[in-house]
Amino acid sequence: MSANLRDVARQAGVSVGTVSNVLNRPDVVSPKTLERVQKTIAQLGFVPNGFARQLRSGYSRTIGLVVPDVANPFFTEVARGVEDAASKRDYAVFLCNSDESLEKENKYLSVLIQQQVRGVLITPSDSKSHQYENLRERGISVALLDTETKNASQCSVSVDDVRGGEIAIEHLASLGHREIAWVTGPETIPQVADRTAGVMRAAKIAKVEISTIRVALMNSAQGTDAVKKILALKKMPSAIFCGNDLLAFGVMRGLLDAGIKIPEDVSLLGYDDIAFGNSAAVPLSSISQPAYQLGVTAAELLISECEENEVHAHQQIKFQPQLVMRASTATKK
Amino acid sequence: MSANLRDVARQAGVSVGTVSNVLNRPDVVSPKTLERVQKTIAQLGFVPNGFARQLRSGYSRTIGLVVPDVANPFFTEVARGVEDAASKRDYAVFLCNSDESLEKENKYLSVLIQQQVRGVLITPSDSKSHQYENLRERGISVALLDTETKNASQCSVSVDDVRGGEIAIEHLASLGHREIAWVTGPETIPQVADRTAGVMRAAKIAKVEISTIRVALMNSAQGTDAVKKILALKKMPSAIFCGNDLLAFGVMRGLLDAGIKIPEDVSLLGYDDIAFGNSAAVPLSSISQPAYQLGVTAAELLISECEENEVHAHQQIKFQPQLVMRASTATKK
DNA sequence: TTTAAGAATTGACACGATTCAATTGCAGAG
DNA sequence: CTCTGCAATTGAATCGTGTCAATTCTTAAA
Repeated sequence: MSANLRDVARQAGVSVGTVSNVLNRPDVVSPKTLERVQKTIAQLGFVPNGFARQLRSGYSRTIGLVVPDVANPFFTEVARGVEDAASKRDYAVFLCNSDESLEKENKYLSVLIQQQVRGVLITPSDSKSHQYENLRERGISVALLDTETKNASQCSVSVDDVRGGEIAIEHLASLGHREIAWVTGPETIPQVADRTAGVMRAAKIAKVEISTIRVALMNSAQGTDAVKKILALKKMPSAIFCGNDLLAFGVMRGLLDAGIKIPEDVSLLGYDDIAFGNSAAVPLSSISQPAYQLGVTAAELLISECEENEVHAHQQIKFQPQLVMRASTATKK
Repeated sequence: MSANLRDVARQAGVSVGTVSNVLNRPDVVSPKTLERVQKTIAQLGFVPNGFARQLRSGYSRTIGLVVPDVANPFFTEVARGVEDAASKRDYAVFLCNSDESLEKENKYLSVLIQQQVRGVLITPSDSKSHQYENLRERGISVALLDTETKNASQCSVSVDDVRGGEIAIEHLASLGHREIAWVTGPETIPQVADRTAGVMRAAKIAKVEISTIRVALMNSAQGTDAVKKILALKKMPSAIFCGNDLLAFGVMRGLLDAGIKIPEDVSLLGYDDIAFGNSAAVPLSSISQPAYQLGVTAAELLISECEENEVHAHQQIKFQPQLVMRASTATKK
């Protein structure tokens, strides 16, 4: 098998402590010894055993990233940001998909504990108080991703989803729409709950009537299904706002298939502003979130928390969403 | 700090050996003791330290996944497959984006070695002989992902890109197209080279003339740029085949902006069949690859290689691409 | 030549789980 | 009551590295 520290020490005629010093604190070793040991290391092709090293030091250079689903382009972008930022600081990233299941989330957290990650970046799958005490007790830093926390004892990086909901309704209202369908997922998802709050608040002010269409999963297929429910409403809305772009794509498809024109017959607004919005059948207006930036910021925050553990001041960073107007929203006829 | 094996043993009133047995060979422990120890484990929230375990056993339960870019929906799907399959066998996955740079690829491989991964799944960023001897020497299994190998000493899971290129041209030729533009990235990318080979072979048989338009990066923006080059050709092709769907989306946008109708004026065919093809301005015909399945298969193969190292028979699995016809390709007028 | 201070080196112990030879406990046979 | 055999449990040794108090070596000053 491969050589270990002891082998190198024996071969070079020094003690294991000296070899260890050669590796970790070369300045305390005499030049002559240093050279001899380094030569021996090269000769034996010695590579320090990472397990032993990490066991001893207690720290790894890894973080865990737990998102509902990387296949969602929004989270793909976030993941890219996390990965780039982590890599820049020589951290490796474990990727975990929770599929919005608490059970899976917990399973992954336990795996991450086993792997002794230094920190965890997580988009929680439900709105309960996200204490993650079991992680903290083990000295694993936790930062919330795309989720706000009221709790000042942890970092979070989020986008103002309430504001996002408001912007959307303000935009549609300013185009003259007074009946709007709000197509979205379960309120247990924090982002959904916030966007709904924003929608309702802005609707009240703008005197807009909201019909909520609830779907179980926020993907394209369920968007197409939702169209049936929209068409079954007693009064057809003149605008539709979707909880994310995937849903909006599905809705768009359903509407076009039903012969309904966008934006002439109905305006359609998405959320996330994923890259394909541009290329859609009708270029999709959307609420844009700085996904990549979110990932980068979160990773940097988490790693800085890991490395300066005692003197770390928790931060709650909140980005602002932005309206991106394309062709799918227009003035009400 | 967090509890260790000794703490559990003390609390449960048994020896460390017994606790270890509870975890690893529950069958040799008496039911009564088993239950008591498990209760204690739950109570203390004990999670075994992966480093210590790995130091002793010599193996980790982690693999590395190196892809050009997860933000490419094809690789996102692959990554999901890898992650699901790995998780099912209790492996954790390191995510690495090489951005098609050899330098980054090597940097990540070195990080993965440091992390002592058990195996690596990689989509190489150039077509050189992919030996990865430095990994093998360290006992790290390597399997190629979305790349074929002639080398029988490693596993690979790929899609028949030559055939994919053929299918594309055969399809377009059968629709009556005789002048086709082939818009693609650098030939140093193995997949590109293979698809080009298939394109050329099929073109020769079908007596089709191919104009190759080369772009540096296979993304949407460069697709739009490529349209200028297409329009500058001495003879306008009646069909355009793109190296991937992202490129095709860009080309579609460029064509539509130029007032060119799809598929009336020109047929457009993509590659990868990403989920958004459906929702595009003109639903995009494409060559479909079983991305998720590719990821699942590769992960299973790699893990089985890791675990039965001596008796492992290397396999080269090749999936077949498939034509998915939507609205963007039609008979030549 | 002696001495003191600083530099260099040593080696036992710790990290936490696994392993396995040795020990204990227990039931049934004689 | 003793003995045998099996099941259950024990705990010391081990994996390879980092740490640090203790020791040895070196050098320059007296």
